[in-house]
Amino acid sequence: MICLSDIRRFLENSKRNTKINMTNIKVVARHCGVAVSTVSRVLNNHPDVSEDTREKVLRAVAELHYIPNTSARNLVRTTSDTIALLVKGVNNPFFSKLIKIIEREITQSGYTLELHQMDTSEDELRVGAQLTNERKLIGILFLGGRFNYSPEELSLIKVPSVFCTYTNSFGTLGADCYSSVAIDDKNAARFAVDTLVSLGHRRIAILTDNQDDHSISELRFQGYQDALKSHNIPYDPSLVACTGTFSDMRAIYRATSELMERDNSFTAIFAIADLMAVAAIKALSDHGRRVPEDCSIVAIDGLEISEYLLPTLTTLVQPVEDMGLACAKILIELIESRGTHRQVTFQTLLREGGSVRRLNT
Amino acid sequence: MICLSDIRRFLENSKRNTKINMTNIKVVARHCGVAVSTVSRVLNNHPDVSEDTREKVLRAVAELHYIPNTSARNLVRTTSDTIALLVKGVNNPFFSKLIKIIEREITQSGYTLELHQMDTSEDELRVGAQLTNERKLIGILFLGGRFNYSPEELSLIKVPSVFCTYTNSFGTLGADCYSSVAIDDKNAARFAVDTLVSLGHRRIAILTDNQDDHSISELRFQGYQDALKSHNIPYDPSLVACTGTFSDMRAIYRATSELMERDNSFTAIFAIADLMAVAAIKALSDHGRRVPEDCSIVAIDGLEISEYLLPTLTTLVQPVEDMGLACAKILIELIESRGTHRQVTFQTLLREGGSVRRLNT
DNA sequence: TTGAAAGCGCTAACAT
DNA sequence: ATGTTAGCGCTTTCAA
Repeated sequence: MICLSDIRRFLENSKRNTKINMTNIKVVARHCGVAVSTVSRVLNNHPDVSEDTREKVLRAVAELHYIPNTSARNLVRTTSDTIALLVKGVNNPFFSKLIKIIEREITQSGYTLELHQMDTSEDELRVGAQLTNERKLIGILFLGGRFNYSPEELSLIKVPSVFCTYTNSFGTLGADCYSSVAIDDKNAARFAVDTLVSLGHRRIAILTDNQDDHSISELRFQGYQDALKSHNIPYDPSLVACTGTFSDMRAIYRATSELMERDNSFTAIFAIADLMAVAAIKALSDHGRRVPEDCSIVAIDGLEISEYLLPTLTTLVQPVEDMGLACAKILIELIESRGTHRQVTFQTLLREGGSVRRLNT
Repeated sequence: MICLSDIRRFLENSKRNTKINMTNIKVVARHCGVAVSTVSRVLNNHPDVSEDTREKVLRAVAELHYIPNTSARNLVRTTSDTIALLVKGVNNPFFSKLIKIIEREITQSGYTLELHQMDTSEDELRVGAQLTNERKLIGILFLGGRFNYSPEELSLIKVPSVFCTYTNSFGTLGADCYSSVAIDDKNAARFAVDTLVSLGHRRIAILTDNQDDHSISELRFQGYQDALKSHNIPYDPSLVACTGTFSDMRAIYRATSELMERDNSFTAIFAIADLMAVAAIKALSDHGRRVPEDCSIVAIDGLEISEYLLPTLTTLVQPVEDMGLACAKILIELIESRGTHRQVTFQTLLREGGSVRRLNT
């Protein structure tokens, strides 16, 4: 018997169907005279479908240009094989190689990696939590996050995770409740400055983003200060050039120029990042100081391009390959319950370039 | 009356609830004694909610750390205010500034921009179609795609779209059915070579990715050949160095070295991308040829870093700012039905650096 | 091997 | 101002 509500529903449906002209699983099913569940089975490679039906369905899928709706899929699924790589900051040149390595490792281990870029203004933990809900993630790799999580904040994340390229130096997490893979920023900075001191330099300037960002800059700045102290070199604030950025070459150039105008007595610069060194070398050159003849410069990063500059950059190389492998390995072990939380610190390796020389005495 | 199916459902629900411990909108609603629709209204800033209820709900949301499930949201919504920026290739340094500009423009116009990275192996049109389904997109900006779409392929995309930084030079799309924003690659290459010729160079090598990729390399290679022809300079295949890559500095270095070993008679190089020029300069230097004294070099791109190299790179600058603005503007006009399809071509601007000099005769 | 139907979490009618 | 309820498109029991 046809009743009023049937009619209403029919009208509503037809209205909807004209409004949103979407090929969904129902359309595909109807098109080849099978049930939606059968179509679903085919699309998900379930074994218990006859060859005939499978072919029929696949043909319909192709003909109708059917594309499954991932939202609907994720909604009904309780799990997935998806690991998210949550990248904060589009413009970090150090990340691109790391991403490639991580992607390779995760894929080879049989998982699916999803790359998600996020704005610097967003909070990675919130985004991570949301994405976990939404995409039924089984793990998260955070790339480039804050150094100061609290346990409550981290408790938002309900799946295994690893902090890549950063530590919890300014946070309050217990060592047994998070994993991280990074270099020892303070030590690396100390080593960079040591290298300059061992070449006879004592007036060593630092080119940094910020002195107290509770992040990478602050750690490397501390290393700079520590190194000076250990060599009984007085710390001189006038040799500190703050750029306020890691990527804006113009601002870095300007900061270096201001440094020279303020106090041109330095014989060496420690730049906390490769790209900073590039802008600094140009600024020095424009002010008539050649590198390395009139000023030595050491940086941290080890970008590929740094080997192709003139002069090549002397820099502390982050072992990207190893770091990427470690990130993937630790996360997968956590996911498969074969490992525990750990914080891995990698050593940087001095790559000697042409940007330093022994100071004539 | 309680019947058997009620009991079964209850058991099922409780089983599920213990298995998946998710705070969803229902939990929030129960927690503060309102209906789910009220919670939804609060979360979506609907006006018809009393201040009291709103506060109560927001408090519950905070207490329970409730995070809405975007999949469910997108599934039920019929529209959104979301534009996707679909980026192909993580490692294109030219993109990062463009992305920033586009993001700013789209946001300022009141839309939401979602950045999606995709692998080079994926097909951008397919991903775009899927994303449109899934996230109810109202527009797509394709960044770095193929140059050879066919009308059938493009018909997958049901929302307004703009091709950013590429054209349809090798495809079959009618001019009135797609929009693009790019430079004229062939012309730019021609201009680069013209510049070298006007400085007296006639043995001009080209450093390119590929001669016939039906993409950017091929267009720029054609421009190189056209320029030679117009100056009656015979084309010499031994002066073509193919790198097979835009980003692997090592491979570019090697290609340049091989070029020198094969035929060292060139007095200038046209590099189709800034980063290629960087590796080439290093290779030249390592083989005892200085730039610009022993070899001039011109590139295309105008990356920020190119202004900070020694020597600074002479390069044809792509007007990123204008291009970003144009991409956003065209798409928004299409979305708001205030515009039609158009293909915008920008002129590159010669930024004179220190990498070229007049050839002594 | 296949179909019918429940329901994932949410929004948007519609009802009150 | 708030509650009730019907699906969004899909997967997954369960039944046939």
